[in-house]
This record gives sequence, structure tokens and C-alpha cells, in this order.
Amino acid sequence: MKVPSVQKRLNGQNTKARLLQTTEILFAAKGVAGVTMRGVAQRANTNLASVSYHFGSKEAMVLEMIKSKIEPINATRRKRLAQAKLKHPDNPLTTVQIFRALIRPVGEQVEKELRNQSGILEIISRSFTEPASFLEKVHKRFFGELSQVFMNELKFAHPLANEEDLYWNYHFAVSSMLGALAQHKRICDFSSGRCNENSIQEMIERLIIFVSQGFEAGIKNKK
Amino acid sequence: MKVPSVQKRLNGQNTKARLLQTTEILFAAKGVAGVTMRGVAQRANTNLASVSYHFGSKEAMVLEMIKSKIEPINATRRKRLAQAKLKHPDNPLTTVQIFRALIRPVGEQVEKELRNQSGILEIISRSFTEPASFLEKVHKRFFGELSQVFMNELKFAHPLANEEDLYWNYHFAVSSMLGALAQHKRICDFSSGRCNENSIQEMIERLIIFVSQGFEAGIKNKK
DNA sequence: GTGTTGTTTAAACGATCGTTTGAAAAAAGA
DNA sequence: TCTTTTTTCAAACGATCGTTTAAACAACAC
Repeated sequence: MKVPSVQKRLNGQNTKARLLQTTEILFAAKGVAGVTMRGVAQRANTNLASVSYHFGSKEAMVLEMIKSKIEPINATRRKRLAQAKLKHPDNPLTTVQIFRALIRPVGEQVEKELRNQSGILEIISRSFTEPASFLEKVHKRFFGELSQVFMNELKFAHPLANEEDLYWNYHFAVSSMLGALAQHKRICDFSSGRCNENSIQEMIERLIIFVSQGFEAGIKNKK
Repeated sequence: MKVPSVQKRLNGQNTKARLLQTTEILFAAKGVAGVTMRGVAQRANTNLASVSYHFGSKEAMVLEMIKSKIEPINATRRKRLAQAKLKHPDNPLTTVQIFRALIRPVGEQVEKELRNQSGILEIISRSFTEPASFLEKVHKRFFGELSQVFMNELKFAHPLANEEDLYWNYHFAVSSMLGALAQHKRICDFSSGRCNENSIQEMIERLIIFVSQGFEAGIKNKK
């Protein structure tokens, strides 16, 4: 075992990155079953066995791809929530402010990646809806703790509210967000072209209003 | 070619029904990929080839199962909407009344099937989120026309509203419903047991409030 | 140069998939 | 009963999947 060389071997890093990028595209388009090791290797211009070499297994590759896409968004979510609290140190945040911190970072990530049609919406929603058991750990790991942070903020914002109501409606809000991300390509068909699926930012802003008002509608005071 | 016999051959109908039921269970639990012809045949106590015999292909079997589960719900949805209109012939329906007609029949179907843990929620949501291209026709066939009916009712209920707002928010409402159905098993984990995933009826009623208020929040008058 | 380490490659393995075949079994009609 | 039709069954086919192996190749240390 030698000390890793200072000089990077860029060849390996390049193919690993290409594999991750191809995994992203295939997973967004076709789900876990659509990510075949042969398909990924071929579209990444490398060999079948390089997937096992770089990641160990298909599951590990998919998990690493998901992690690389979701973790930056979650980091931004936490940051935005903290920033909003700093701006209003005396009052609890409003419902809209809280859900802005949760949902806007998704839209911003889409902006950043608009070069490659950005399958980030599909990746997020598929992470929750794909029936692959190995994805279960994704939820706990990437959304469990984050949900507690946002839930605590919602409790703080609604001190008189029934706790059960808060949980149910936060659950609806998150589910709605995931559902809207998963279904966003249908808006064009469904509205007969009246609404455009490409205006992700407009969707995000509308979605924030939708879930915030839906959330508040279900909150009653403690009895 | 003979005239079909009046006397039914119940044996064939039985295995076909058993295959459909098994398909339902596996599809709800594991999605399209989890419905393997060998798995279905085995759990239905029949032979592998009987699937091809009765349905022609796996896709046809899955589609027939989905059809058998969704069509009755959609029929009830139309009926409830018509009934509500008859009760209030002079005024347009309220947003809540319209979404009640859309969402309540799902909960009622769960009630009807509580014998076999009723994977109907998963079946509906998976029909929209599974990345199987042959499921695309399900959406157009089972939801396209129905959506127009409900959309027209919402337009009638909001005559001054901007049409684009109506489409976007109806899209959110449907996506939220699908998302909530897809994620409903997580409420227990997420709320640390404070909320119960088994009280589907409570979820349905809460969901109606949520999407109705979310919908109305995004509607502005024509400029 | 030689040797070591990291990376790529072609080839094969075992498993599972959906589908098809042809004959046996069961049911229905005559 | 005998004939016909419908249904079941075991077996096999070709395709594709994830993974593994062992050899070839490339980059660096000495």
C-alpha cells in the first residue's frame, strides 16, 4: 500500500464521472430498471466491468449518483432556512417562508444544470417512488433529519396548533412536492399546451403557494 | 367456430381471476418489475404458461388488472360529480365539493376491499410513476377524459379566474393526490407513530381540504 | 530500464426474464 | 358414449441481466 500519488490519474476520475452522468440520465428517464450496466458503460464509452471496478455494484453506483444530486440541494435548504431565521430573529417564520426554503432550492438546482435538460426533478421523485428496496435507505438518510428540522420550524410557527395536524399536513406538503416534480411533464399535455412544462421556475413558485395554503388549511388549534 | 356455450367454464375464470389478484398484490408491492410471470403463476397456484394463455402477455395482464381497479373508481367519480350538481342545480359547485367527488371514491374503494389490505392506493400512484412505457396509455385512457370533466366544472365554478391558473392548480391538485397516495405509508414512520397510516378515511378527508385550499390559493382573476 | 499500482478490456458465468411449443388433462357438446 | 373445445402443464428457447475473472494496458516510482 503506497501513499496516493499527488499527481492525479485523471483517466479513472473521468470515466467514473462519465458513468455517474450516464447513470443520472438513464435513471431519470427509465428508473432503476433502465439503468443497465451494459447500457451505462456503452453510453459512457467505457467497458462493462469498469462499473464494478469503480463502484462495486450497480446499487452503489445509483446510490452515489443520487447522493451527489440530492445532498447539495439539502444543504441549500438548510442554509436558506437559517438565513430566513436570521432575517427575522424576533418572530417565527411564516409558512410560506418555510416552504420557500424547502422547495426553491430544487428550482435553483434546475437552473444550474439547464445545460443537460436536468433530470433532477425525476431523480428526486423517483428516489421516493421507485420500488427498489435498496432505495429505502435514501429516504431516511437524505430526508429524515431534514424533515425534523423543517417540522420543528413549522411547530415553532404554529405554537397553538394540534401536533397531529402539523404532521399530516407537512406530510401532504412533501408528498405534493414530490408528486408535482414527478408529474411535471404532464402539465403541457394536460393543459393542451396552455401551460409550459419548461418554465420550472414558474412551477416552483406556484407550488410554494399551493402547498403553503394547503398546509395552513388543515391546521386547527389545540383543544 | 362454434357459438359460445351458455354454461360457463368456471375453471378458466377462476385461474384468470386468481392471476389478476396476484398481479394486483405484486404490482402494488413491487411495481412492474416485481410482477414476474413465474412469480404470479406460482402464487396463483397455476402454471407459467397460463398467463400467456389467458392474457397473451405480461403487459396485457397488468393493463387489465389496472383497468379493473381504476374504472370503477372513475365511474364513481363521475357519478358523485353529477349527484352534487343535481343537489345544487342553481349554483356552481364549490371547490371542495368538486375535489370531494374526485378523491372520496378512492377512499371508498379502500373501504370495500379492506379484506385484502387493498393495494389500490399503490396501484393508482404506480400507474402514474412507474417508468414503463406501456403504462402511458393508461393515463390518456383512464384520466384524460375524466380530467376534462372535472376541469370544466372547476372553470364553471371560477368563471372569473385566469385559465392558466386553473390548469396549473388542478395539475397540482391531482399531483398532490397521487403523491399522497404514493407516500401514504410513510406518515407513520415520519410522525414517529403519532399519525396512523391505517386510517385511510382520515387521510382522504384531510387531503380534500389540503388540495382544495391549495387550489384556491393559486387562482387569480382575469386581468 | 524494472517493478508497482491503477485502470481498461474481452470473455465468460450463472441467474432470471417473457414467450413459445406440444402434449396431457379437463370440461362441454353431440 | 365419442368428439370437440378449452384449459393446464412441463420443458425448452433466446434474450438480457449483474457480476466475476484474468489478461492487457497505462502511469508513475525507483
